[in-house]
Amino acid sequence: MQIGELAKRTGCESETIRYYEREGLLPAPARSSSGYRRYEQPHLEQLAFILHCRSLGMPLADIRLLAGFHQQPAAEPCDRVNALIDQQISRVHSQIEALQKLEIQLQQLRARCDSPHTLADCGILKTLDDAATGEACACHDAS
Amino acid sequence: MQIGELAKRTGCESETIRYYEREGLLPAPARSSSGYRRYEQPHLEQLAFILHCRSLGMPLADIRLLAGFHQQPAAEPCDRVNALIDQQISRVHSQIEALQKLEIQLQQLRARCDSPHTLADCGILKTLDDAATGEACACHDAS
DNA sequence: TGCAAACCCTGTAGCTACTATAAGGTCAAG
DNA sequence: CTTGACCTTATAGTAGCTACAGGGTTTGCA
Repeated sequence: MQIGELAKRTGCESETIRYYEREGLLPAPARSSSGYRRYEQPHLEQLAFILHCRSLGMPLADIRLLAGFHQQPAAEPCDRVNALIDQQISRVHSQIEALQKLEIQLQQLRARCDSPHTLADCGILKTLDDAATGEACACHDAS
Repeated sequence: MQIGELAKRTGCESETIRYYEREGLLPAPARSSSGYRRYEQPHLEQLAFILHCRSLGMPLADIRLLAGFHQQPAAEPCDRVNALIDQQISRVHSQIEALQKLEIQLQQLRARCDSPHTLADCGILKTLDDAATGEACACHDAS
């Protein structure tokens, strides 16, 4: 199949497929006489593997490693696979924690301006300005 | 003060300060005879304002807008300020939700390989492979 | 046969918010 | 007078694409 059909079947844009090839995540496929890429079933599976990992937020470098484990002797222990997943879990977990703190801070800032004001009276701008002059701010000090 | 001292006082690297100037977030300061940037108190406050907004995860484009409200007539209503904060809250909120789903999926994937295995037996790799061939996967179908 | 639409190709630049480097100028202390 | 710490600009790199520009190919239709 051509790149466009692979794209349609996987829901991944052609340009992204070419990008994965450049990045060494997808093997370069055979070419037609006019230079068009010709993909077979294994390419589709490899791409689906990549997209599935991406949907789990894995970085491309990790996916490259994961994909590499297929080429290794099957008797090798899989602890490095587990380590990659564990890393990803802890990355995601700490992002969640950081964002939750952020949300609280933003809510506190937002509460400074609950009714319509002018710019001069806006509690939000005032709070941001106060923070800029070194004073305590609702968003960061209330924690 | 020179850029290095501004950097030290704000905890922001000199290169980042120059970057903010290029991006139009900080006004270009006066220069010494040898071309060194000379900052005054207002620059410090403006930079602190920017950094405070950044610590709330606001994109630079929004901070540019927020900073612009200082130059506008103080009698203007502040609803656009509120809108920016609300946008940021909803961005952060949906990021949290997406990451929480992700974490669940990753935990489910991780549970596929709880004891030491070989690559051939690794439930994680197997699950990822199954997904690539179109089968149901523990991480995405269990939701 | 001619032409247009829908494909495909490569190469390059853009996005966010920095960070890092190279290659050089300036300034104060010893 | 030299050393080291500062400063300057310009450029390239980071992640993971996305969006061109400028061309070639293929297919279908009149």
